[in-house]
Amino acid sequence: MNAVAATLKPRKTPVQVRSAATVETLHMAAIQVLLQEGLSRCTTTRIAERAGMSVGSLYQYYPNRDGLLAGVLEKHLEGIADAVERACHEHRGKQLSQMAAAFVVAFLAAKLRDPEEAKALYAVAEERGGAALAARMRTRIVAAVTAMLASAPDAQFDDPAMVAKIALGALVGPVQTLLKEPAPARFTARLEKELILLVTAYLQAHQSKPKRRSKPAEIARRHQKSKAVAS
Amino acid sequence: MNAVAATLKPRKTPVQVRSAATVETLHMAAIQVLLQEGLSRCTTTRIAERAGMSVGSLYQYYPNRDGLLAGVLEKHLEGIADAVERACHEHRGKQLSQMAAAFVVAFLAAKLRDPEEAKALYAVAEERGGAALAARMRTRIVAAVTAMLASAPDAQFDDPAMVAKIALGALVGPVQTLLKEPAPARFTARLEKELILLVTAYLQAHQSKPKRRSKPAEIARRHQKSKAVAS
Amino acid sequence: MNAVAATLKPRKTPVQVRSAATVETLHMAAIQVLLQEGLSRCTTTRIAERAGMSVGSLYQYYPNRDGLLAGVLEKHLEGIADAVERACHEHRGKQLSQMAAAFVVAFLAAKLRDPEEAKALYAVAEERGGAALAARMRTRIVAAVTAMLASAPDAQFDDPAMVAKIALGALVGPVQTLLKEPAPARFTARLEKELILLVTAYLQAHQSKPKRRSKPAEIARRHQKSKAVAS
Amino acid sequence: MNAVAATLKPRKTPVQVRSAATVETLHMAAIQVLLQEGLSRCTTTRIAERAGMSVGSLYQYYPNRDGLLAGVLEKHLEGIADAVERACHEHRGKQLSQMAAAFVVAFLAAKLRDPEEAKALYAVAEERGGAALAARMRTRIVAAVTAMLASAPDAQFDDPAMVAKIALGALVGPVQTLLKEPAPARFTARLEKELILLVTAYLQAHQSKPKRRSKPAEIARRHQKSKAVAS
DNA sequence: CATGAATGAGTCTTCATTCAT
DNA sequence: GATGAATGAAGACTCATTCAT
Repeated sequence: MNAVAATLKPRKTPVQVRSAATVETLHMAAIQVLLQEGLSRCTTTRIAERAGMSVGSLYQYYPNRDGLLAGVLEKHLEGIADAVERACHEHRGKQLSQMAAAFVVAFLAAKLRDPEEAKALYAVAEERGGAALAARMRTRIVAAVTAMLASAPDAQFDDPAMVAKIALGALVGPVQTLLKEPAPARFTARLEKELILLVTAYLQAHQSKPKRRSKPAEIARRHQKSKAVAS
Repeated sequence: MNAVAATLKPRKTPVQVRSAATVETLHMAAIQVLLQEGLSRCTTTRIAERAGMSVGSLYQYYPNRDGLLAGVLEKHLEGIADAVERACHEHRGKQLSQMAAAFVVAFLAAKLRDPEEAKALYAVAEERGGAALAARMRTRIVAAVTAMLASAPDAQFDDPAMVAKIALGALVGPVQTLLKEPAPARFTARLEKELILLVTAYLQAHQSKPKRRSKPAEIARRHQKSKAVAS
Repeated sequence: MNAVAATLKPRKTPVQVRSAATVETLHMAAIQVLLQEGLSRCTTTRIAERAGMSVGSLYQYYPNRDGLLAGVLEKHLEGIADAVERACHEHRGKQLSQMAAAFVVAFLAAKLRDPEEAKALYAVAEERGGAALAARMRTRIVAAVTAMLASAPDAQFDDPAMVAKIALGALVGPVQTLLKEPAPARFTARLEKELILLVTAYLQAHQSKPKRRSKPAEIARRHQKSKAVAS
Repeated sequence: MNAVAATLKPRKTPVQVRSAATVETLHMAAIQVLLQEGLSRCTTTRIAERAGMSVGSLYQYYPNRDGLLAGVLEKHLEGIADAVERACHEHRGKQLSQMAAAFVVAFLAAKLRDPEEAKALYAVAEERGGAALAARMRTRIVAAVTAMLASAPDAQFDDPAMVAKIALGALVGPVQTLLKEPAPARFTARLEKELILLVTAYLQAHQSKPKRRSKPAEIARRHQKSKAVAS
């Protein structure tokens, strides 16, 4: 926990119980305002109003606007990281395909538990403090997945951390799209199937490295003639 | 191009040459300010100052701040969509593995052509107008990939659009991570290889649908017992 | 004691003892906050916190913030006025030089008894209510000094009140400087000597009015040619 | 010029001429608000309103409220320091009595040139930045007076800087009293005479140290028995 | 009686946008 | 056409004061 985080942390914890409820109210209010007005119009006044309290009260629980938003984001991200960590822990030593499915299912379930919340927070995650929080969450998940992969009895990864990173990254985009587009109802179930297929295929492609990987790699090499990937 | 977008378009096009150069200058200035100050501190005054002109001049080219930012984002996204469309068009009828590699390579090259620009625009893409622009670009790319996939001689997709969507989504997350994290130098090359592997494996998993897909699907079904994926 | 002052007075006087102790605690707390935070950040909450009580309790003893600050200032000023009055009373009829020394010594001792307190209160004395309080204290001291001077056996003053006013004023500036600057340790002793010399010389210059005063007055007159001292 | 001062410095200087006039307008407005409302109610909005412009304009000339107030104070203090320095420079080598008169007359004339301004700024001088500014001004004046005293042909000072400090301090209090109390009209002229007498007597007491000073010093010593001058 | 959470008016400051020069 | 000073609405945050517990 660095200095920045300390500055954004909740202020007091009056009577604990009431406090928890108030903080929860503020979180919900912030998400609603975020959704309806967008980040730039998500002001402390509007959040307080939506939460049914005065600005002053808001500042009794958070030191500033960023602190509140960071709090909402952090809670959201922690929920996801917790869920994924749990799933990864429970599937250590299992088969690769089971790992893949468990990972995808856990991530999706956690991310889509409250889709409005998830959708609202994308903008927050792009702000200064948000990026750091997101990076931290990513690190936790990658570590958990890495450990799980390393325990696979039916596979051997050269660089499990890299694989874990890619696997996580591969889920982020599709979920983001799902949340942002009108979402055709039960499309979610199909998405999950596809993502399991995606991750499973990727992991299995790494399973028997020598042969299978050679082909795509060769293909890739052939196509790398004319591109200039800047940094 | 809808009504909203029309409002955000550049105002005039007098001496084409000077205008284009000026607009380009403004774009570059906006990206630099975005990077150094963040979206909320990316003000018209600062952009104009950085571009070496007065605010008044800025307003000669864009009707308002959002219009300018939308313009920058749109140009960036169009560049990517153009590149991917071109690659997809060029690989119609090719082998699945070639398609996968071509798609990944084109997307990465376009997105990483100016990493600073790409990094700067994530926040803009989360703003009201940005999301719509991003959705439009996604649609274009998905359409191009879908058409390419449908032309594959060695594969038959039940729902090529869905596959295209997932494939595109799978690239977005890893690239975003690469851009936001310190980026360990030549890590980019490895990323590309992995992403080609990821997409190739995914497409090939769809290639021989009946048999291969059944397995992951079954696994997934088994794991879907107790979750409630809300929408 | 005028109407304004009445409004700012402590509210109750229930259990005299506890009250006095609490008020004293509040005064000390106020001075510390004043010193550490400055007048504008010297809030009731901070004072109460520093005093180890709740804001509510503070308001049991003072009707408002200004009342508390006025109370602190008044006590400080009264202590000084009391000390000077006592010294003046004790030196009625003494020699001019003794009077001068007694006055200076008493003033300095009272003002420097708690330097932090004195330093903290300069800002308070500049606020609306503070100026009136300071004026009242000045009046008391001037009256005391005037009476003392009028009782001098070895001098006759045309306007002892004016002389007293000047004498008091002459001490104020140097003491203020001493309190505000880093204060080079035992510099205080030298300051006292100089101030005694200053006041003594001034009083003695008035002692033999006819002759001695004529000279400086003449000089002054010569220099008053071209200046326009506005009021 | 330290970091603090830099932060409080005026911002831009548009077209110089108009700028100077605007800054002057702001200064006058600030003084009026200070006088009518007091420092704590001297808000940027009120100043701007009084100056007949918008808050935004105010911030085009000063980076913040403190900067504006510091600017007003600094100008005032510099005017005084300039005047005193000039007078001191012109009276190098003159007689002690002439020096005393010149110093007092210059200081008074400068300080009372705009009594409202002077009165308004006492509170400002007590704020964080103000104290430093006042200290700087004091330093300049003390240096000028010290140099003048050192050039006196008819006197020899052990510690001219100390004498200068006391002499300056001795003027400050009486002037402050004059400015704050209703000021009985032409009372000013009498005050000037008295102050010249005060400073002249003090300097002359130092003139022939051995004999004259011994007496007051002895007296002082006798009175120093029971006091505890804390620091 | 003490407490300290709640209130919301009031501050400072920024910024998009306009328009006189 | 270019400029950049002026505007004032809007936002973040603080604080004196009250009053339910």
